[in-house]
Amino acid sequence: MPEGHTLHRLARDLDDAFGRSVVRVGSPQGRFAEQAARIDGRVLEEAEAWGKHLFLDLEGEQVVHVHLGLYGKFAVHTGVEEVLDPVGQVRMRLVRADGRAYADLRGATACELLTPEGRAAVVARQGPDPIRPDADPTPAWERIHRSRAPIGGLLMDQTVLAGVGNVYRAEILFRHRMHPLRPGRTLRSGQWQAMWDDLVELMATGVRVGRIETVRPEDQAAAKARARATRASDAGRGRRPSYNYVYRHHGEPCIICGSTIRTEELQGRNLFWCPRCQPVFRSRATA
DNA sequence: CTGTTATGTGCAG
DNA sequence: TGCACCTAACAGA
Repeated sequence: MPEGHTLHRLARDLDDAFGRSVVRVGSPQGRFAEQAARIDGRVLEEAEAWGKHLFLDLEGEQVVHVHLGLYGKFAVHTGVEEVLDPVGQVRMRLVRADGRAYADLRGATACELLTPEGRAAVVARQGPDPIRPDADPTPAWERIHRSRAPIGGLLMDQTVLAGVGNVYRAEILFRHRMHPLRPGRTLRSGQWQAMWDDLVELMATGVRVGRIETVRPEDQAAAKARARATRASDAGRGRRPSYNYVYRHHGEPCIICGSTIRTEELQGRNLFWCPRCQPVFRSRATA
């Protein structure tokens, strides 16, 4: 589930398991074998996340850059008795020198060796990351404030804001009663500030609990009721109940107003919104 | 078994 | 805008 919270949690887990230790690096699948050989046996100094990017800083100015893409997985195994044989296509495997921890990377969009300069270049392309304590939302507001593009697109643009993916986008827009196609320049600064503050809190929760949770406490009962009803009437459709407001709930009733949740494609990604809770924006000039 | 879908990105045209 | 990337989970046959 790779939105920003996944990468920050991974960085933490990898840092706990391998940080400041000698790591053996391999590529059972072979695609990363040459690079792995160059860093095998070095000390992993630190693991760090920036938006959806993960960096493993090794001694000797070597950086492993990982981006999970849509379906990449990085499975971290700690406190193990033995290191099991790799299953499936393992692009990169890390094994702690004492054999008590290992981690397997599969299906990543990016797994490459960078210099510190290359790492800095990737970071320079990222907008502020709501999960990072040093994040400054001002440059994101500057971009949004001056843009005719829909807020739904801007929230997913990693050069505007780093770490937000399709789930957080859909949910944050619902929580702020905002239509996804509303032009960025029509937002008031207070609305943006409220959304940013909310993202900081929601994404921190995501890192803590390891999944995206966006439903307010007072709406939990309604969310569970909808999940039960949907499962009953929709048996066989295979949708597992999830406690989101709108993400992947198209065709189901909104738990706040009962309207049917809608979906539509924007730039190749699915938008989800409630037509009543998130009305189309009308500027004063046209109202 | 097959087909579909996915929390993402970058490049070709 | 469309597709390639390349993995896993799931529904249905």
